[in-house]
Amino acid sequence: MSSPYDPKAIEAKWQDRWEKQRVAEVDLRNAAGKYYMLMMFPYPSGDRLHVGHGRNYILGDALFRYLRMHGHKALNPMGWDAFGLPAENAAIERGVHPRDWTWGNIRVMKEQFRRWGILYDWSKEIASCTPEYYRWNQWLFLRMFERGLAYKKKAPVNWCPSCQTVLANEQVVEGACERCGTPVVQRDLEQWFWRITAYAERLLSGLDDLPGWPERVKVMQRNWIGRSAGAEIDFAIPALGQTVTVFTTRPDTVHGATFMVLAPEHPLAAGLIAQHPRRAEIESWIERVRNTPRIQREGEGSPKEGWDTGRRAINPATGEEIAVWLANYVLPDYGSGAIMAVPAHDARDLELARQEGLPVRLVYHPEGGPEGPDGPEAPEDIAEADPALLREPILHEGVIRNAPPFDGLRDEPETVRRFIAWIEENGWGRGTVTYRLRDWLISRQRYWGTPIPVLYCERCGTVPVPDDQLPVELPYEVELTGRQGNPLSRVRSFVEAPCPRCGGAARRETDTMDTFVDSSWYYLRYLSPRDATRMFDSALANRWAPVDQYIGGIEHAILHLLYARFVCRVLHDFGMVGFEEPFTNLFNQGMITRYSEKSGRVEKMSKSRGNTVSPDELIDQMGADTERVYTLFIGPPEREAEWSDEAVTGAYRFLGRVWRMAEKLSDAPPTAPADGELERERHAAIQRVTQSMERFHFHTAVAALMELGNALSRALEEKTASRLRCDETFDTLLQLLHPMAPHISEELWERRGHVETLLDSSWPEHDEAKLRRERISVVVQIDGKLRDRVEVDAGASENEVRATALASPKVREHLAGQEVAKAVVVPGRLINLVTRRSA
RNA sequence: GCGAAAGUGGCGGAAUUGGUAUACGCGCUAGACUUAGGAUCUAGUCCCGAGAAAUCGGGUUGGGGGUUCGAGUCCCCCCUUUCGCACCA
Repeated sequence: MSSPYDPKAIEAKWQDRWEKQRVAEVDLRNAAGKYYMLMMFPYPSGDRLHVGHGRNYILGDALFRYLRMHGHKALNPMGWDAFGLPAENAAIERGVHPRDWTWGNIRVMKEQFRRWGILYDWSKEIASCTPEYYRWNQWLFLRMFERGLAYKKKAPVNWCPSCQTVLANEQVVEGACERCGTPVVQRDLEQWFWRITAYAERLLSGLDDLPGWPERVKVMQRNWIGRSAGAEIDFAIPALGQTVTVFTTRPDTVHGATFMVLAPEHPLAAGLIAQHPRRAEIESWIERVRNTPRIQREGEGSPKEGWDTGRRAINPATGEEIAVWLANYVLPDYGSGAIMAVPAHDARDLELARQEGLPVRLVYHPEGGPEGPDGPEAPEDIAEADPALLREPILHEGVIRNAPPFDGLRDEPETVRRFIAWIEENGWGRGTVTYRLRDWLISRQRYWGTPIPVLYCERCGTVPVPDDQLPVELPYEVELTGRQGNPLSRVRSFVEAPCPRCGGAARRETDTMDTFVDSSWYYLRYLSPRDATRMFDSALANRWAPVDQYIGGIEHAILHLLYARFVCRVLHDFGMVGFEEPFTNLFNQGMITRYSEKSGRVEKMSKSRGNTVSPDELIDQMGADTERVYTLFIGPPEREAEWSDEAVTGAYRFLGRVWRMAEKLSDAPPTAPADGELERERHAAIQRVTQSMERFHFHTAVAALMELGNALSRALEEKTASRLRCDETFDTLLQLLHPMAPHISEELWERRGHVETLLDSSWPEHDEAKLRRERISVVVQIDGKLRDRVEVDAGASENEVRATALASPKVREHLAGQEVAKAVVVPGRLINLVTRRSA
């Protein structure tokens, strides 16, 4: 009768059954009740299949099964974020077409999901590389183009020399390409942008309405948007008859602006140096600065380099002439690309001023602080003696002097407001807000992406592709060599097309879209994946979305998650959805790490680091259930967790014990005295597992299951519980175990003669009354120190507890005749006897 | 530098609200069974001291101080680690 635990056979059986019966499918139109949506949109890159990556899928599946057992109509769709550079690079390296390579990887990943026992609603499957999907990227582009939200401009952009394409600001991490790590250089190119900056304020304020998002993600987005309020002030350059507008957050320091600085890339720079005797030198310096990698130029320690243009501007507040400089520390794409330099109150300006001998003038003067006997020491003292000797800028202290009518004001927001009003009254400038956020650069000079639906006609100029000519299909025949330039531009049959307006010869745009466009709205397409008439079904979207629970890694904190929030607002403004935030609750699972022989360190699991664990081997040896249980047990899911090959056996042993327990149930006696104890443990386990699942604390849920298993084992061993009680307890164990270990739990459940599957059964509920004991153990403390435990009736009064405690011989001994001044009783838990000493 | 999170046995970690610190698992120790296997089962395992033993006493949540009858949990100072931001005017 006894059969050993053989995960292979039972897992294959159930995976087959789930697949054939398509158990995860949801009829969106007819489903009712509370809805959840758990989604993923993985990139089928072929080298992502290791246990580290399984974590969020396993987590999502456990949650999905848990919700199903609660009777929720949970939707768990899966699709493929299939465009992207790795496919193109693989094509260049191995000579496989990106499309074939991608579909091959999708097949492999689907098989992996099946072997993990993960349920997806494959009737909703989408892939972004199909014309049926990407035509709606194009459709969306055209709608944005019509409203000026998509536009083309020539601008300095980030260029990755290795990927041979431009990158969005969000894809540049510490000055390097997010994907390949190559330092990014600046290039002046004509590119397509999406006007995300028009939504900066709404994207920022919307974060306050996302209580279900981790704080750190919201902070990262706030930093990225980088709102700063201040003023624009116009500085005239009389000799040229021009005006340079600067942006400052500190208009209250305008009296201290002793020179001004423009970015070397500033449009007026060339005019300013046109007559300069060393013009050629300055021009080659500008060229050098322009080609400096961002990380070098923007690093805080980078040396300041600048040139005096020889031109003079007028400080409107003082009427004085000030020098106009060009310097590398002023960036062309923030504010207006020009600043008023206030060295007394800004570290960077002070550094340049000291280096170049430029004047320093205080606006805020430190109070008090007369010179010491040894001359000026503190920065404030130096400032009073001679501002030019200042070593540190003065921040947030002192009062304004020599700037009537503001003398005596302190550094506080009200002062800034008064200055802005004054500047506006005099017509020198205006209060304004700027953002660090730049428009989203969506063009890519690559083949494997969504063609941008635009043509260039000699006569008509830039012409959008009419809707009825969508999709603009990506040609299959293409030569991918890795040579310079976009492969698409060499496909003549694609490039040459008639102008939709005049019918004359035109050229197609050969740039393709950033893949983050695909993932910015995919969650809506899941709801009507085959609809050929529209982007998505708004009625269904408003019923199911926003997404109740989103699970993903932290790496998307400002990329995908910012773009998706932006596009959601655009769709909202188009009247296509009734909400502005796409994801109500966000959960970031931590990575799985493992010791790497190569580096001798514990690192993120990845093929390149050679520290992966193959799920296939693990499943062959111990089964998918073991991998699932261990992955959930390894630690809090929001934190990183280190994979331990040895610790996996703990999960395997646990499942083996459960398996063998099923066969021992028949040995239980018909009646037993301690039935109530096991019943109490059963209800306690239900409560603990449920509470843990609600908080995503799968690791403590598994621990609670192990405890219930241990309790039942003990009862069976010692024959302290009846057959009926043991059966019932075991059934509960299987129910609670199902989200984590679906195969073994279904198999044992079926063998026990249940007709309905666990997935269709309901989640057990605990009974508060069953958790109570008749006699409870109460801890006795004396002055906060644990001295004894006494048994009392569950309903004992404070006085009874006190009397019992005082009667204990141990307590008497410790009291040693001291008076009890006070007794604190925590019902059902403890009594603390306080002696006079500490009262 | 600024901001955030964290610091608990040999290890991963547990402890919604202040109320028995170290659950659960790994590892380790001893034993049982044994066609000797990386299987299974049983017992033990925070530290120090006493005891043949059951047990008893003391200490312990990075360090120091505070609030409280009572602090891993709350407050203040310090140390360490991780993450995010960082010439953004």
